[in-house]
Amino acid sequence: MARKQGSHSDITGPKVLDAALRLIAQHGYAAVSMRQIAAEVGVQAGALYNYTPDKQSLLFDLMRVHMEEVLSALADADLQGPALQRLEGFTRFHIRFHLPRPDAVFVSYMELRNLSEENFHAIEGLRREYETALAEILQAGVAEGVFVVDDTRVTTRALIAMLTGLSHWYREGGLLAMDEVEAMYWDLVRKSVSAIPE
Amino acid sequence: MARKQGSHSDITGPKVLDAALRLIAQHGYAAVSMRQIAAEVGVQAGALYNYTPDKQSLLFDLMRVHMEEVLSALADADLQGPALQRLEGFTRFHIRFHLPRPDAVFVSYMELRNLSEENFHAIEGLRREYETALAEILQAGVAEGVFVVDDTRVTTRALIAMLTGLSHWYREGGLLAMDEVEAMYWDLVRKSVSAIPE
DNA sequence: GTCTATAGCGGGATAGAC
DNA sequence: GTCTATCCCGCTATAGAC
Repeated sequence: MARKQGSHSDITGPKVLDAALRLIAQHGYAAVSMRQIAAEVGVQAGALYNYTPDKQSLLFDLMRVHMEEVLSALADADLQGPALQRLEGFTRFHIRFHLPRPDAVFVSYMELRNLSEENFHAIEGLRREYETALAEILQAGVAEGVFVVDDTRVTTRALIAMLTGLSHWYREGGLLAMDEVEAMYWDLVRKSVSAIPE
Repeated sequence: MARKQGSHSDITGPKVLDAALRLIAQHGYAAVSMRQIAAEVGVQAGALYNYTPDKQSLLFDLMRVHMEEVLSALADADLQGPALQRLEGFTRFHIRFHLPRPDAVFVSYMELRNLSEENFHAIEGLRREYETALAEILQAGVAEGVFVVDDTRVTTRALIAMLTGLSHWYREGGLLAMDEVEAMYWDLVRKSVSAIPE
């Protein structure tokens, strides 16, 4: 136990990102110091700079990896068929992907202000890609005549805000199972874009 | 012009809160220094401590005042009648109140982590009060048989997340008038809690 | 009520030994 | 690859002059 020096690059690298994610989610990027992150990992502050050129890159990597994983997983979900089915697929995908990652969701949502301008634009582009996937489903549904949506871009943002808001209060092990909230949110989404009598 | 000393307590006080709100909304509480706030107001950093005992109190006051104004304005709206009408009133009230105050909404939403434990509980209580107002409308609608809602507490949070999300992208003077988005969001809210054929 | 000056601390990042 | 030590900077908050 407790050897104080040596090579650990294969395990320390991921641990740095894990620690940074947890601490930043809890306290915020600007409030977390490199010394705190190092303590969480179990190294001295200077050692962190073997894994990141600076603190800003740490934040950017957390957000970039998260967004790339979302987009990659969404592509793997390979939503097909009529728009209603694709919308259900998107809704359930969003919840299943995001609920187990509350820290990453929180950081990606709350820390946009703390990205450098260049990094902000990169993340913004990835976010827009994700939004567009939903917007296209809504447009398809309108074209099919199964959705009644006034403005697909506005509705896209409204639905994503609703779905992402779930990640801000839901915690695994609470009163509600993931299946249950998934069903409830799908019900809300489905109805909100449906034709419905006044 | 440019007198460097003198008494200005009647105008400096509000200017401190205004400057703090604007800067914190833009950069985040932890990233904004008392020196920045002082510069925005046009005084030296030390002078701020005539108006606040410390930085934490500044944040707390911003959030407390915002929440008290929301609750007071909601009470003034005096929503009455059948649940559908009250829900429409709440939805339009929420949008009309929040859209002109994007900075206050942003700070009250994003900076909860930076409140001391005691201050957090105080703000949390005010937030819960606001949530409860919506939850009671939903319960009334279910009792009247006009709303179909699985879980009123979950639906409350979902709807507030959707409505508040609007404040995070809408800007006055943009392409959409407030009346238009208000109508769109009311449509989404109304449908999401309505009876609707599978 | 505001100023200047500063105490006291903690921050990000780097240098060089091991 | 990690350590210790440190540079240099900016932070909150306070003290005392005006």
